[in-house]
Amino acid sequence: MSGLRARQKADRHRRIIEAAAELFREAGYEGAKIEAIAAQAEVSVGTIYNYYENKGDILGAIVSLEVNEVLNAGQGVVARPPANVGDALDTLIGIYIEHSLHYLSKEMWRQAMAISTQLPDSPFGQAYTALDRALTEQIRALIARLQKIGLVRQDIDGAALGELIFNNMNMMFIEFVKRDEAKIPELRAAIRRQNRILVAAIVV
Amino acid sequence: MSGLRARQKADRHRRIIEAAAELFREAGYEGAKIEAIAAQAEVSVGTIYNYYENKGDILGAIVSLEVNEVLNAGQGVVARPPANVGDALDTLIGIYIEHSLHYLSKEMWRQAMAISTQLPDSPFGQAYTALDRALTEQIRALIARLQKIGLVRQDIDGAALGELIFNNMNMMFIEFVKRDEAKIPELRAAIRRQNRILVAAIVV
DNA sequence: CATAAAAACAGAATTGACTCAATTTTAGAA
DNA sequence: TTCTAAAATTGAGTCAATTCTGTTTTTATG
Repeated sequence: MSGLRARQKADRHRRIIEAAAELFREAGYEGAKIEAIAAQAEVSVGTIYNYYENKGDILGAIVSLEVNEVLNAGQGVVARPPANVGDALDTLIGIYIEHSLHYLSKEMWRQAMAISTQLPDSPFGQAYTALDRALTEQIRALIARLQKIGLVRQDIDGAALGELIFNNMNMMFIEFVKRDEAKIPELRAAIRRQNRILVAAIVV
Repeated sequence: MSGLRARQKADRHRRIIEAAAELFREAGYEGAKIEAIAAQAEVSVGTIYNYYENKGDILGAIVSLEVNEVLNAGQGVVARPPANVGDALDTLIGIYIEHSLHYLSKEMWRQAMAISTQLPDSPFGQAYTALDRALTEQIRALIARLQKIGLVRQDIDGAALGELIFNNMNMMFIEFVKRDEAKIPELRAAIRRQNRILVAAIVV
């Protein structure tokens, strides 16, 4: 019977994540010391490293929660997209962007992105890449849906288009989190302006 | 007479950069300890920090050399672009990509990119953003040139298009350096495929 | 229920980036 | 040449992430 041990394990995982999330929010990523997280979670430093490979992985677990929520919210748009290509893209991208700062501060995003490129083979690095792929996939699914409805030309290379849109959005988001004074509406407007070129190329 | 002091300063800068470049190449960024760089450059640890704010800035100086060289090489293409929109873009992007691993290993790129998002306000963070902007600007200049020649439609939003192309390329490059087994020809082919959609939308 | 192997834990020790107070070097005025 | 203030250098010390090693807890078996 794998009762107690598994339960304690899950419990410790949860306590560590909750403690870290709180301290990251309060003190920032760098400001949240591992010792403090350990104390708050009522485990030892060694135990944290038994659960996570490094500090970045703890942040990674939090980021994954966030992105999965966003992916979930995006499903609705893919299922029933606005009847206009530009609006459909804008709505989906809007969901991504508007959710993005719900749990994670810009500083946390910066750290998460940095770690994912710095250590692409760490657990979090791989998870982050998978999340990016899932987002790209969702955009591609939206395009396929629009093609089926007949709003987008059939001869468009959906895969390449999805990547193009995601890559541009993602890069814009990276620049957005790098500047504390950057605002969401401006980010969305800039992306809309860029996508306008694409939309013109793909509408029936 | 600002002789001796200025000369020694320049000399120490050079020695630090050379030592760091060598050790980064040999041992990787993390593997190159500041003490080792200091020893190799025949200065003390403190002196290094008198010249650079942090370890990342040393890498940053090396990256800047590289990117400026690339920008220079790109000038030629902008001045005399191939007489075909797709080829023109491919040639410019080809220059960027083919040069990219000349001085810098993928691991060094990963570190540089990570630092630039992690510390966007550090000297290197700002320099990196400026370099990105310069590359975007060069792509935009190419488009303007192609518009002038009459290969690209006049009513295209050149600024937005330049950003779109750069952002996509840059994101693809980030994914490229994250995977050690990724190869340059495949990277170029993937970007060409993505750009094909755009090219179709903008040629006269 | 006793017990040995396996898993998880604790926290002291290590490591390496970065700081800082003391010392040395330089520029240029007298 | 001598002297002094400013600039630069030095390296031992600090701090925090990560590692390591013994100890404790859990599981499963007889």
